[in-house]
Amino acid sequence: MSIEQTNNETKKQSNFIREIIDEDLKSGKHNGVHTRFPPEPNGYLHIGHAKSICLNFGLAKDYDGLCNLRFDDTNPTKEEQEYVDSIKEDVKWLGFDWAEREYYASDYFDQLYEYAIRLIKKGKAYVDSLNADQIREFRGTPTEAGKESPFRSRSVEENFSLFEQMKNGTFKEGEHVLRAKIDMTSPNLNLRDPVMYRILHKSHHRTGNKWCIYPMYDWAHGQSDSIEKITYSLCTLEFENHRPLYDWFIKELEIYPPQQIEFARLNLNYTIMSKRKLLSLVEGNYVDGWDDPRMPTISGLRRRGYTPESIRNFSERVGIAKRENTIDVSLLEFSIREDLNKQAKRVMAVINPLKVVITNYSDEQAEELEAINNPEDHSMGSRKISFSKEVFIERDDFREIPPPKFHRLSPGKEVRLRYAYIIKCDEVIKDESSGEILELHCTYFADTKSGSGPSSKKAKGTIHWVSAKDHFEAEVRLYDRLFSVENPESEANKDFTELLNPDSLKILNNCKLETSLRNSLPGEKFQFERIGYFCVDTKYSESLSPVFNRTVTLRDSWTKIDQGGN
RNA sequence: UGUCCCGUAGUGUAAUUGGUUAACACGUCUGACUCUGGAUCAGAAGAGUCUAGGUUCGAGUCCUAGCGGGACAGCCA
Repeated sequence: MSIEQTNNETKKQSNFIREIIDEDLKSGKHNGVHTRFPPEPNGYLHIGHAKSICLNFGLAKDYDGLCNLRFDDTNPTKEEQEYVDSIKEDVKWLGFDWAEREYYASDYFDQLYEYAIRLIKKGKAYVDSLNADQIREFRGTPTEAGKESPFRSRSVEENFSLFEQMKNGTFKEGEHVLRAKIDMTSPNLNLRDPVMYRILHKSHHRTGNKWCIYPMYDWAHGQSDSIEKITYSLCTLEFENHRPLYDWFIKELEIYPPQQIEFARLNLNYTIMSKRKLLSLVEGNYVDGWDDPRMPTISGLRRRGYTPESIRNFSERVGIAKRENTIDVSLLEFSIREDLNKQAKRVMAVINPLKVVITNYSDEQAEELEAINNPEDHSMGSRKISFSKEVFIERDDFREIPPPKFHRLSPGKEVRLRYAYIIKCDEVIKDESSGEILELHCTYFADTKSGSGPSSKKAKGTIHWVSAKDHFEAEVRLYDRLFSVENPESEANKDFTELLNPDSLKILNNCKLETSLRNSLPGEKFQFERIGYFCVDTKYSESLSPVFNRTVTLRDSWTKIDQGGN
């Protein structure tokens, strides 16, 4: 079976991890699936983590198993409670639940210490007193074998006592490390006596000052998996070379053996995924925090207007495999349009207004017109919008000299105002000195009212509008890709901040919105007809004064014609 | 001149585990419908699976060699 369908979510594709699980279940190697999502709390989660979250929690769900949330907090110099909190919020928001299984590698520091002593007693670990530079020198290179440290042959007793003193704070940072005694000539550098513990006189966000020795990733990770009885420890490709070490520790300790399986991380074009670089965008104020709507972080996407379901569907669509990949942003955009198309209420908003005066419509007259809230879902009903002598239309919807195939307004031409009448452009009023178009004078055809049955006229195009008498003004923020090059991470010789797209944010003020939008709530999502999907910003909006973020444009075949045509 | 991993339409992922004309999604391009140049619907183009050998009645799947890409020399994860 390669394809399964689960209600609203996209189809589940078979992948090599599911095959392994299926075999293991069939052979009786396991009778259940237990995974974990193990972030280091040193930054905010991004869309790449979302792939891993969906994989780990998704597999657990599909196989009726469990998935733990575990913080890999073994390096107090980089980790903070703020990050722990944001990670929990993001995983929850994505729709996953770890129940009471919220664990921390730091919960296992005592156990890990005890395991280390076991290895020391077995003669499989030793305290090395070489400094960092010397250790690097002795390690050799990928093509040259390493050399054994002169401290490698210390007695079990000496190692034991030194390690205890390391733990007790007798030594300064860097004076000693605990190393596994494996093989300094191994072609796999990870097996050349890897460091297990280093001395760090730093306070830890959870264990405070209890410890001054901290386990390295390789020493903490597999053992934590084992303690939690994880069946499949899924990680990204760069840990492939660590697997022999992962297995070595487990074997020497004779403890429960989880299986590490590596898959390719997610890359998205026109953005970056490196936590370090993302951090520097935040710290350099290139963006407005981790949740800037242009950021590929989960919090950024959330603020941008993405829904959890759209990200889950996206994660499913990108698939799981072992080859390096770069996903096109258009797939992400497709996923959010697909979801919002079904859910978002349609409204009219003019973000770049041009006034239209309907000269044959009387000053006193005003009408309430019926507008459908969502043609995809009639249960969402309809609303009234008001029409008057003066309206605003989008500046782009008028061209004094219309290009071929332009179905909108131009001098002498007709167009339909959505839900209202067909109008004809009679006159273009310009500023005499600058030549700027100030307003349009049009006439309307009274018998062309929408919904009033067949009329004498048919317009090629329909444009949106907002009543000049009855609207309110708001700020609208348009977002575009953060970087102007497809693969910012590959341009290694350039400072990646030079590759930022200068037009990634455009703030428009005095946009004209239909009044129903005035009391919309932070996070609410809409389709501004013909423009795109927008949501109310959660940071800058105030009561009765919402700020709108453009999540994504609508698919637009006209700009393609327009750009390609000339 | 090391070890490990990976090479399937533009992008990504499949292919009943060696079995018919290599599928799906995004993207692209037509056309229909439409009061959103949206959505929807119908359709099309686009790879012969990195290369060369080999095994086999049969190879994207197995073997060998080559080529290309990636990971590894933190007391980061």
